[in-house]
Amino acid sequence: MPGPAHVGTDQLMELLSVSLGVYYADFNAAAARDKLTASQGKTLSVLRHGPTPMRALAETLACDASNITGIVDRLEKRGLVRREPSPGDRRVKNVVLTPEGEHAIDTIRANMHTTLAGLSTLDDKDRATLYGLLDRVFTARPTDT
Amino acid sequence: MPGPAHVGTDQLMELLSVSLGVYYADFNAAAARDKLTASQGKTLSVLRHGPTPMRALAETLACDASNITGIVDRLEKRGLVRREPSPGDRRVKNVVLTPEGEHAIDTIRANMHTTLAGLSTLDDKDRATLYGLLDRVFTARPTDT
DNA sequence: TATTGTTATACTCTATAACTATA
DNA sequence: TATAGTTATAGAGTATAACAATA
Repeated sequence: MPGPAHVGTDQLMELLSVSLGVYYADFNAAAARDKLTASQGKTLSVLRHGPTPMRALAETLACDASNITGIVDRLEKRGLVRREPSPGDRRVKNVVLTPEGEHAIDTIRANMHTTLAGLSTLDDKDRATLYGLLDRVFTARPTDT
Repeated sequence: MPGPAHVGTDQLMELLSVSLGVYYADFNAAAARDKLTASQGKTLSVLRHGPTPMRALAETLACDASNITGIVDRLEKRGLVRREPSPGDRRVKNVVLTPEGEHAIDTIRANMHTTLAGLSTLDDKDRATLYGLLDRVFTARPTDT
């Protein structure tokens, strides 16, 4: 039942832009509570999936590989991540989340009050619908670059 | 019909994180084609709604007011925006999009190929549903900070 | 030769604090 | 006093180019 009668691509793009702005501000504020920048928080978020080489981090974060060195340096200095040599390829360093790092990203997500409050207005069916739609729009087709 | 049987808040938060990451990377790449940063592109996007005081720009972009000076400086130097005195309050400056600025943000949106391709997989009904859900989650309740 | 991670550089973004001109 | 915009500053993010180690 939700949604207006007709929605053009322009309107949807505009709402996506606003939604991203709200989500990003929420994430940024939650990260800032723990003195983390958005890029640092996003990096921890990616590492939640498991150990990741520097180069793969750069691709997922959509930035140049040279930037990852500094970001991981600062996270490592605070004990939130660790660099480990890759067994298979001695050029590669895998970045691993420490227990403190896991706790940090969990805290950030728990502090995203605006987004969590927004999601709490959805019932089970709506959540499943939104999940399915976002999946189709953004993750169904991997970036073919 | 879309969507899995049951979706928890954690899963939805994770997919939102990934989805908005894809959207942001797409926006950033499209802006970079015109030698614009993400913040500059976002500023043009906000100005699409009409003339906006510097202070209001800072609130919408969720950053400190002092940053807006530099961002608007660079956009103004390129002829994409203009500062205009506010008739009612001589302290206020309204930032206005020039025709070149309008063209720039339109070009950025037209170049967001990944997002546009994803949206093109939705039919009219799905678009309306996604619109309604995003609206409820992110814009129904104004930020009560 | 190609790839991974790093360094050096220049520019942009960002928050904080202090300032000015208005209100 | 309070608010809008600016400036100065320091730290962080960013792309580009060049480099050492490894493949």
